[in-house]
Amino acid sequence: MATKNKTLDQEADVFRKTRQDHSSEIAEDYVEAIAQLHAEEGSCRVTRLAKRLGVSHVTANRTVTRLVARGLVTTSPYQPIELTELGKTLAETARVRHEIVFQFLVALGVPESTANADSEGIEHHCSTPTLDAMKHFCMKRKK
Amino acid sequence: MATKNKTLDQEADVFRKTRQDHSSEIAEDYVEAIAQLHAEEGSCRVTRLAKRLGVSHVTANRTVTRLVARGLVTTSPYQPIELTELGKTLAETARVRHEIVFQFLVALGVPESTANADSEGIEHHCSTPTLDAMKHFCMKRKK
DNA sequence: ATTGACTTGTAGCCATGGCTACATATTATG
DNA sequence: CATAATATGTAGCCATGGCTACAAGTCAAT
Repeated sequence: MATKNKTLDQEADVFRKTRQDHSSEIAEDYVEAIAQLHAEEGSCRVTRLAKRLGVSHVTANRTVTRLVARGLVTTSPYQPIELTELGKTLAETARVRHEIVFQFLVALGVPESTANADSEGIEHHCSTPTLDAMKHFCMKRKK
Repeated sequence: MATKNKTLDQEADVFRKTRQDHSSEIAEDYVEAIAQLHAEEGSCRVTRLAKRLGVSHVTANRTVTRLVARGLVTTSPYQPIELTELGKTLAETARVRHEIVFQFLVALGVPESTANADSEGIEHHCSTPTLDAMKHFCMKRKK
């Protein structure tokens, strides 16, 4: 039995953490997608971003507004979306993490399409030790 | 570059799937916790459940009401929460999956406490092929 | 049987992340 | 340059998952 009865349910912390992670998932997905579109197409318009993320342009627009409030992107009316330095850093972190998880799943033997889908969900819940273990595993494989 | 520009952003499906996963996460966490409390303490009261999950009893109560609507649990006023057969099945599935992910992370070399925290977030995003790959990896290690 | 402690339930608030419908701005084209 | 097509923005709706504050039920102990 994994869960001992500890009168103080420290178990709860795990769930709190997972809920917190979730708040930042969307921000990460957005900045990562914005960075990708910049790389792929030179700029990032709201409608394009919405299409990439599979949401309506309204949802994308509102979420981007929140990202502005968090200091991750800048916008001006009818203009493309730009990442701040902070946003770029976060996007890069997210990209690297995504890539680690993806490559790890592939190395584990998961088919690429599945690895692609699963890594999107998994990446946001991997702590540094877990990412390190994944990297380490991939290293060994490549040798 | 992982993401080719496919005019039709099939990439979007990945995000849609992740969002869908998230809707069922909470249901799974709840039934899993309810089953655990039954196993550990013989019954499951709302307040106890709330404590375990780290939410207010109000949130727990409302969520449980939604689980009733989904046919996963039954309740009557001021009585303990009972799982339906469907709920028990889901709880067992979730438990097994959680255990696979946890054991896998440990086998990978992740410290137990970290593995415990990460597996809670990761478990909901693992497809069957990924879980199979994890099981396979653990098997090899044990031999 | 009454009081007091604990549990459960209800009212109503907030933020987030979806959406449609409609309005306005920009851009491209005949 | 006028109009049509596209992009962006705004209004306002919904469900979910948090919360506090308060009301009502349950149960045990004096």
